[in-house]
Amino acid sequence: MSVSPIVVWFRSDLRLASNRALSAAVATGAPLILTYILDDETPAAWKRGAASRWWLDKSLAALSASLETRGATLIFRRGVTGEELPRLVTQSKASAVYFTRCYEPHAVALEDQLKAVFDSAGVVFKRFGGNLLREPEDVRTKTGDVYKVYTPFWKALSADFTPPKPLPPPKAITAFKSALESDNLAAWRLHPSKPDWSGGFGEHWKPGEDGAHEKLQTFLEAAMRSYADDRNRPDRPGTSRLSPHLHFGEISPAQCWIAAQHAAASMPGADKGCETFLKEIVWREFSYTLLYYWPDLPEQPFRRDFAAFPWKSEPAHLAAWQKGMTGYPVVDAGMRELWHTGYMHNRVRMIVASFLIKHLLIPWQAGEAWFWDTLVDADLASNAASWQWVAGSGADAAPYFRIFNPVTQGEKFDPDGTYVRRWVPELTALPNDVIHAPWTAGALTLAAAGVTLGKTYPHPLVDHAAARARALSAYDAVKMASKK
DNA sequence: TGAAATGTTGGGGCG
DNA sequence: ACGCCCCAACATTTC
Repeated sequence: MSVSPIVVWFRSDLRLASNRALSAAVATGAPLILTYILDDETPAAWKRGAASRWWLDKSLAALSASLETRGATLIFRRGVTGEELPRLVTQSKASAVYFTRCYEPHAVALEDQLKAVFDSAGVVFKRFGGNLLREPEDVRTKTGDVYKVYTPFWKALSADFTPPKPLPPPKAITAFKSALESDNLAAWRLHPSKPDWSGGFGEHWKPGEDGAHEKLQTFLEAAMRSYADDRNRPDRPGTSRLSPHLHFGEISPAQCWIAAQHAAASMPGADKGCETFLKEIVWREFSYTLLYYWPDLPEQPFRRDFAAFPWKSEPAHLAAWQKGMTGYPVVDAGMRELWHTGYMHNRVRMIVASFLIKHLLIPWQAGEAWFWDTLVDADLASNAASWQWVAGSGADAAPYFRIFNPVTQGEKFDPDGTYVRRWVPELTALPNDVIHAPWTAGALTLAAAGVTLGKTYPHPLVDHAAARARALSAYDAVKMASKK
């Protein structure tokens, strides 16, 4: 007798190890149909951005290749998931669909819709966790409320948390024999063209499960011990750079958690760095919780009184920010790093975000949209929660009046100008004491460095002190609105 | 996971 | 020796 097949539906869990849905499906002994569905229609908003599609292309290729070595094929389908997945089940006469749950509003709605369809058709629709350390439903206050402040969230989550046992990647997979049509991944044209600005991405990243574990190992060996301080230093390789791998589920947060604790146990002096790293993973977790319970987080200020904020619409300023031409070196370095690598150091993300919001008074949603399109780690939850954090409108956000001085921040976290010189080469020859504020340099210094302000490098787009004062008075509108 | 303004203290120059 | 001022260094508060 033939056992009916099971569909394993890959989404944001593009890994073989510690993938509960996959391992559970393998354990049944049934033949498996492994699929990824590219759906550009169902998420009406927040369709995957260009940098993210670049990554997806490479990550799917890696997943497909490692499935091939285990005797299985990844079936590529494109269309409306709510139609395409049932179609695949019908074509293969599958009895079940196994998948890892997601938390974005459109993903939640899709799961609900498919569950209704499959329930009525008698098809098992089996959901697994694993993209988060703990499910949002499981981390609550004593009174059952959702945490809206990070520190108690961290305490509650980490207090009695035992990460699930890691699962090895399945050694072999029993593939469904009958032919099923599959698209050609290359024909999806996820790689940007006209123009292909992703040229430099490849030298910085290795998408896929192997690349994820390499990044993790490098971090544990070389950076975790000094992570607490060095993570703020864009001039040093002090961060893990795991964010895109985590976003696509090439590695799970639990795998990172276990590996970090294991490494710290045999590494004197690494406890602090380890805990700081775990806390960053939990910030991701906190963001997912906020998005899950406040699905309009990407569009609306969490604190509704921020609706009264007098934002400006200045397309020329937004364009200067996007191009890295604001005249503030650390801001421009960050924006150019983003464009060239699909990534930006986290400290610099805070600086450029603060600059867009507070110095230019441009709505945080405009920055969020730009990051969404240009970051390889673009993640709806982290992106929305972090922009709102900087704007001051979020849950447990930075106070609005915390306005970064881009010069001070540069001098503090890039003291030798190494980061600025890397991404803003026209300033390379400036001495360290003016590299973060070229307009303060004397005429001779500028001439000797080959810098002509307004020509080879912009004048500051706005004056810091004036912009700061303007931002503080704009904030008064929010305070006024929240009083009445 | 700030910055700037304001307040306080204490050493040194100087009449 | 003393008072006075200046100001750096640090602490506090305010935005």
